[in-house]
Amino acid sequence: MFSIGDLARDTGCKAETIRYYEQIRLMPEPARSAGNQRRYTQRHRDRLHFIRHARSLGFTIDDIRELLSLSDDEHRDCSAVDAVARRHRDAVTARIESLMTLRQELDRMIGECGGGEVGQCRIIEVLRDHRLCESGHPLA
Amino acid sequence: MFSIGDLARDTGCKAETIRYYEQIRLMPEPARSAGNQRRYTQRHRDRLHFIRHARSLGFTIDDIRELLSLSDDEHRDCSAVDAVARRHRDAVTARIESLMTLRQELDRMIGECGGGEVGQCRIIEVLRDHRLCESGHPLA
DNA sequence: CTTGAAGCTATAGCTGCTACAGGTATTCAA
DNA sequence: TTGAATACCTGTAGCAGCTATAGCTTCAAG
Repeated sequence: MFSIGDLARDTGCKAETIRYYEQIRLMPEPARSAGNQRRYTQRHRDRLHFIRHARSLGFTIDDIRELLSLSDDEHRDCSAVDAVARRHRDAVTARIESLMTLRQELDRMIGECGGGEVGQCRIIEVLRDHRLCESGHPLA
Repeated sequence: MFSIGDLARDTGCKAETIRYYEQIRLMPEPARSAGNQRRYTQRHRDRLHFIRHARSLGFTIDDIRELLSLSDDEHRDCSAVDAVARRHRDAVTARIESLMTLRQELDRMIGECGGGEVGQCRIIEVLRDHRLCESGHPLA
């Protein structure tokens, strides 16, 4: 049996986070000690590892719920799992692309700033007037 | 004089957002009509444009507060402005890099999934056991 | 048996909005 | 001028995914 602190040390997350996962029913309620403290099994530990690993890869809590429930049935076809992973990868790719556009524009602004007074600062000027942007990033 | 709806149309953000900016004192309180509706000046409009543009480049609200206050003084040296922009760009760069690591790992998992049963699914397997990750991404 | 760390519940806060609900103002056409 | 449609008002709660208190109880080591 493990305490909440054991699990926390083990997975690198905080005890509060584990309680939070229980509250949102991502982790099942564990047994309790005589004094009402949580007592976890190896199965809990494994599940928390799975969760934390998926979170570290950026999966949302809802994705993780789905992955956990899919992983319960060993004989199910894994295409649904695949779909969740691909969907997430595509979202990550899209995010990377939009951040790269953004960085380009930041680079341009910074590069154009000659270092004089704010009155002539290219950064402030561009922020004041979106037409000075070349990258065509959306305002909304 | 502009209504809140005029500003919203003009900047592509919602009226609720503009009220929110007022509430957190990012936008100053405008005058009111006889019937208590907000009435904005051109200065308000410009400020909101600045804010929305900076937000669209990913600056945080706190960064924007700083940029706005720096931009008030036309004769100040613009190195502080530069510093805010560089700090943000570095954060964006770091985020891009971590997302790229993450995508690599997702690609690897997806690539290894042969499409059979969940019991043999590489995606589930990797999520269950972080040691199967090659990219060395952090769990925490 | 004491003491200090760890655990408990409940609640509020973080970012940057968005979405109600339930009421009032304005505007435009008839 | 009236009436309908639209816009606006305040206040509050919600989203994700935690984190951080406060004020208490329990556990484990010495």
